[in-house]
Amino acid sequence: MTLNLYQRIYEVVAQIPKGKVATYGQISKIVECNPRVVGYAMRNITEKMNLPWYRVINSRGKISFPLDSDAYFEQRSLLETEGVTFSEKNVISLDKFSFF
DNA sequence: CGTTTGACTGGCC
DNA sequence: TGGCCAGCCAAAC
Repeated sequence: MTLNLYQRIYEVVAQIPKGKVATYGQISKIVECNPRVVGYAMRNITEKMNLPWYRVINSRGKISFPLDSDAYFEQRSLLETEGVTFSEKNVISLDKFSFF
């Protein structure tokens, strides 16, 4: 069967191991699409799909949600639980934690 | 159909 | 170091 763009993006997300992260840009290169579309696909993820959406961050090593939002807190908590650390400026070291 | 909208990026200032 | 900008393109309107 033919895999559509979103399905291919989700397959890549599913490959990110625990304790590692990937950027929207890295994923977009693998599936050959615009980075914005990766973000668009993320927004479409439901709880039932059981995907590690929180392991996806932006190219600056930061979470793409406002610092004071519930979504930010949730994503950050999930990552820290897996051992991903944040700097005092709320940045994740891509050298240490990037999967790709 | 034409327009608007992003969980983005790289580059410039 | 940090913020702004244009380009990007599938989806939603």
